[in-house]
Amino acid sequence: MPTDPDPVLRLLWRHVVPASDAAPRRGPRPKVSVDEVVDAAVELADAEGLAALSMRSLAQRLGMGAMSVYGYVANRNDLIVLMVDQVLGEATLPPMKGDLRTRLRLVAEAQLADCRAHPWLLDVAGLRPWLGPNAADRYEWQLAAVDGIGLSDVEMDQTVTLVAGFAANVARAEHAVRVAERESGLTDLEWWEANSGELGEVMAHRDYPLAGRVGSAAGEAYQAGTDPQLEREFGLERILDGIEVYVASLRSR
Amino acid sequence: MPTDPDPVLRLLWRHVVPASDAAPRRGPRPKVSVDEVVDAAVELADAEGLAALSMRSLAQRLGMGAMSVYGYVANRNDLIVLMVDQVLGEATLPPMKGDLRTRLRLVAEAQLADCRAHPWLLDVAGLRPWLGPNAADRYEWQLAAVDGIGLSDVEMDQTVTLVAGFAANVARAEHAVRVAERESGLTDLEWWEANSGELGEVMAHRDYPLAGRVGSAAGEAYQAGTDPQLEREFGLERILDGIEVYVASLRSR
DNA sequence: CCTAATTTCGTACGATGTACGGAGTTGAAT
DNA sequence: ATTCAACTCCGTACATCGTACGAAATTAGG
Repeated sequence: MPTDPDPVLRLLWRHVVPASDAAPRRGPRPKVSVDEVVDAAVELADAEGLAALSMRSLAQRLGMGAMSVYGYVANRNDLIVLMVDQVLGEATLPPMKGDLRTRLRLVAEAQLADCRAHPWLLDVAGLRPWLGPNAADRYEWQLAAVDGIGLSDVEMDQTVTLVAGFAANVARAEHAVRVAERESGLTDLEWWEANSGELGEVMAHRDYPLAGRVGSAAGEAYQAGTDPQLEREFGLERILDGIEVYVASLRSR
Repeated sequence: MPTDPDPVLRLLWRHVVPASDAAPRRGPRPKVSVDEVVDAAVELADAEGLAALSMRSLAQRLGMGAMSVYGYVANRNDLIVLMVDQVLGEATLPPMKGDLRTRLRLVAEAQLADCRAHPWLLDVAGLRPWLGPNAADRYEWQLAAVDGIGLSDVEMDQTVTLVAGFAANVARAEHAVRVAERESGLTDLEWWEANSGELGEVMAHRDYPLAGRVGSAAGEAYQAGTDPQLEREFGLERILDGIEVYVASLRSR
C-alpha cells in the first residue's frame, strides 16, 4: 500500500497553489491566517531561540488558547518547516550577475544573511529537505551562479552546497558565542577572565606548542570582531580559488 | 567581583589533573565512575540521539535513581560537554605526515569519522568551545597539518576550521536523511514515492529549469550511496586546491 | 430553524530537567 | 566504641513541554 503524501507539502505551497477545494467555508472564521501564525513563530524564535518557541507561548502571542494553534499547523515540526520556507522567502535575492567569483559570493552572502537574521535556521539544518516554494526559488537562484561554466549537474549542486555550507559554518561559529553568552550570562571576555587561570593551570600538564600559540592568536583576532561583510574571509577565498582552478582546468581540457 | 572558574573545567581535565585535593574520602564509595556515566550517556546518544538522552534514562541504564546522576555531573549541559571530550579522545589519530594535501585529508577524515560515529556531535556544535584535554589534543594535531608552510597563526586556525567544517557538513547531510527516516518511519525512497506526484504538481506552477534538472541528477547521484571514504569528494578537492594555490602564492612572494 | 461543518480551547497525560530534603553509609576524631 | 561530619543515593515535587481528546462555540447551507 503506497503511503499518502504529507499534508505539509500542500501547506508549504499554499500561496502558489491556493486551496483547490471550492468547499464551503462553514464554521467560525479563523481569527488569524497561517502566515500570521508562522510569522509570529518566526518572531519568537528570532528573539528567544528555537528552544523558547513553545506552542503555548506562540498561542499566547497570537491571543488564543494553546490548542488552537493546531487548527493551523498539524504539529511543531510542521510549524518549523513552514517557518524555514517563510524566512527563505523574505530575503530579496540580488540579480545573479558578474563573474563566477562575485556570483558565488552572492550565494554565500545570502546564506550568511539568512543565518544571521534567523540563527535558529542552524538548528534545523538536519531536517528533511522540505521543498517549499521559497526553498526551490533559492536553489534555482543559487544554481544560476554556476550555470553554463562547464560543470556537470552533480558538480553544480556540490559547488553551491560547498559555498552555502561554508557560509552556514561562519554563521554557526558566530552564533555559538551568542548563545554561550546568553546561557551563561557571561561575556566571552568575562568567561576568559574567570577561567583563563584555571585553564592555563590544567593545560600546563601537557605540551601544546601549536595550539597554545595559534589558539591565542586566533582568539585575539576574533576579539577584534567579525567582519560584517564576508569579504576578506579567508576560507571563502580559498574555496573560490579552488573552484576557479577547477573550472579553468575544464576549459583547457 | 571576578567570577569563579567553571567547575566543569576541572572535571574535563580530571585524568590529567587528578583531583589535587588530598581530602579524605568519606561517605559511601560511588557505585560507578564519572567515566562510566559519560560512557553510558554516549552509548545512549549514539543509539537514540541526543534528544532521547534523558537524565532518567541514563540513570536507569546505570542502575540508579534519576537524581543520583547529579552526584557525578552538575547538570545535563555539563554531561554533554564531557561526552564531547570523551568521544574526541577515543579516536586514534594517525601520525600527521605526508604532503599538505594528504595531511589535510587526515584532518577531514578524522572529523568525518567522529561525526559519523557520534552524530549528536553535530547538534552540539553550537556550545561554548570547551577546551577539554582531548579537544586540545585534537586541535594540536590538526594544526600540525598546516605547520611550517608559511601560514600565519590566524590562517592556520582558519585553514583547519575550513577543512574540519566541511567534513562536518558532509556528516550533517548524511545524518539529516537518517533522522528524517527514523522520525518519519519512511525510507528516502518511500518518501519520494509517496510525495513525488504531489511535489511535481505544485512545482509545475512555477518554472525551475535548473533546480528541476540538477536536483534530480543530484538526487540520483545520492541514491547511488555515499562514498564511505572521503576520497573523490568534490568539495574537499576544491578546498584543498584553493589552499594549495594560496600556499604556493606565499612561496613565490 | 436546523444541521453539519469548523474553529476554539479546557483538561489531562506522560515526558522532561532539576531543586529540595531526607535517608543511608562511611572515615576520622574523640 | 561512639560521635560526627561528610558524602552518596534517591523519592518527591514543580514547572514546562508537545499534544490527544472531547466539548463548546460559531457559522453557512438546506
